[in-house]
Amino acid sequence: MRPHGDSMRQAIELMFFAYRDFTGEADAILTAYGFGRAHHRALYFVGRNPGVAVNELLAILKITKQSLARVLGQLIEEGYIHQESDSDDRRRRLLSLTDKGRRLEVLLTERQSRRIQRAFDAAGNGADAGFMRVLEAMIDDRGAVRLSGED
Amino acid sequence: MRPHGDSMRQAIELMFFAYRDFTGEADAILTAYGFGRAHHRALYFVGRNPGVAVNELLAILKITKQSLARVLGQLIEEGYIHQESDSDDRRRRLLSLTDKGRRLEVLLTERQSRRIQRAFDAAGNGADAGFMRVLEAMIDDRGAVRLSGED
DNA sequence: GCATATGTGTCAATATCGCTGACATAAAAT
DNA sequence: ATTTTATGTCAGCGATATTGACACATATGC
Repeated sequence: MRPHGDSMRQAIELMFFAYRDFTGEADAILTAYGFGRAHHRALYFVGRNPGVAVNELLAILKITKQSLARVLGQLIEEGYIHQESDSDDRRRRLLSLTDKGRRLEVLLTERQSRRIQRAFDAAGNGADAGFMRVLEAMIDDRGAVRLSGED
Repeated sequence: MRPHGDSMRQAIELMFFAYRDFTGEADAILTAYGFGRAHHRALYFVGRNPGVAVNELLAILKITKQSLARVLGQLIEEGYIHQESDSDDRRRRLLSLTDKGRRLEVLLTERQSRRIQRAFDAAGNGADAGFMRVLEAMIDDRGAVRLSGED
């Protein structure tokens, strides 16, 4: 009889299974393109923050530049991401999606959006707001990463 | 002006950041033990389903037996998981946690439980129920995997 | 101008975790 | 007796991450 710990374990398991299925559809598409989840993340955050510098992307993703360099290099070479020098600071490489990159990004994001929307609909009134608030509260140092869409 | 797609993108990002931080603490502990996230999952589900067979664990985790064999072998050899033959079907190896395994499992689960509990508290009334319902609805073929705690 | 700091790229080695394919063994089911 | 099932194991591969070291261009501070 540990209803408290039990509901925590339920939540832990839901996080595991939900995240796996949340990423599963996109993962399958990516495989067909010869990409992995890391490419998706780069694609997503470049799309979300056009003109983002490599440094900023590193801060968002919290991976090493060597790890990012691999996927970014592939995405640039295959024409999904475009880079240009910052005119103010020519060391900085500003990243943005090409049309090709945008199309793939939309394809992937659509699947995930639809899954979330379906879950919101199925979960009933107000569940979406609770979902967002709990996830928000679960994140470390909120406010550390500022995305273009927020403020 | 795409409030709809924007809130979906917000949700996508929350899933990414929240899951990363949700697993982060446990990952750090595991590193100190020379283990990874895969060991955690095995440890967790064996703890949750004492006497589970390898086959059943594979069905829950949805990985190949070769992948599971690696982590399971380490956990058994280092005394975190105990195995014994099923007396009814002696091909089956029933898995359970040793005391040592239980201690590590509790250590890891405690961190995650606390993080979730904190998030529930911070998110306010009813948010926890909405959170659970949305995650539940996000999972593929609910009911496919029966855990001991459910019914 | 010179020294230092910053942004980026790259080479090399390593670890984790997933995969496929192939094969072996034991025991249960028919 | 044959087939199916549960498990284990060997070998190799690919994606993603890591640390450490170094190179280069450019910006900034003195």
